[in-house]
Amino acid sequence: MDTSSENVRSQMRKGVLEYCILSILSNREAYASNILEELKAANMLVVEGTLYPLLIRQKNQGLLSYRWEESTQGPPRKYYVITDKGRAQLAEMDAAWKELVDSINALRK
Amino acid sequence: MDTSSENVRSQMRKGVLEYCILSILSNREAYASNILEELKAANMLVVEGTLYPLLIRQKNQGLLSYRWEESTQGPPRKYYVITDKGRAQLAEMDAAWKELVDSINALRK
DNA sequence: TTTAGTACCTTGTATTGCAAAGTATCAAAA
DNA sequence: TTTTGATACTTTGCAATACAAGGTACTAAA
Repeated sequence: MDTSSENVRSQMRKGVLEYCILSILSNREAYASNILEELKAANMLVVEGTLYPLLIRQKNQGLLSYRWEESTQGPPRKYYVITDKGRAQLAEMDAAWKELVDSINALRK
Repeated sequence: MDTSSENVRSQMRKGVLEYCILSILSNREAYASNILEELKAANMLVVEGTLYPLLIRQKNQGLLSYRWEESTQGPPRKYYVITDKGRAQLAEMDAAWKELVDSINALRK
């Protein structure tokens, strides 16, 4: 995949990453590496430097909380959990996403 | 619609606006007000201050060209036309959009 | 000449994604 | 004990973009 093509995809990812994070955490709690794996599996490549600040932002907005958990394989992990407010926001984002898809379909027909 | 909800939508629009513009211009040439109308009809509200710089960027990238046309109702209008390079980019964006929709569907199931 | 309508453009700001580098913890190897 | 490698979390600087707000300019009608 060439650079300009990757740039197109990168631009489109903007604005939906928060949606993806909340979606992943709505199924189960997870720490950063888990989230990166799920995003990768869904072809939504994201780097650490993007994910960590995003998690912190969402936590500061009250959409997520976290707890520390010891690991046998290295330093402790920060497991994120979606809050009630986060679930409400996720519902909002589901609606926004559906509307966006409808809008694009309307324009693209 | 409250402010936070509008913000969610605004964030999601990021990265797809260029796609929308190329899509609109792939059907017919248009000047800014035409484009704003079509975006509004598709529920993709955008303001002038967003659209004009975007058109200039796409023109500088060779995706669009334009011609001036006199109007009987005011100052001359800048009609934008999609170029071959713009159509190639649009095809790229169609693919990127489909992949993004697939990715979200995979995460959201 | 002034006013209203239309059209295009610019400036300043906030947000966001990313590359790159930094800090910290743990366990196994030297 | 010290060093090394793997893992995990954080920060900094930069570029791109959407928007609010304000500005410039042309035309026709009052």
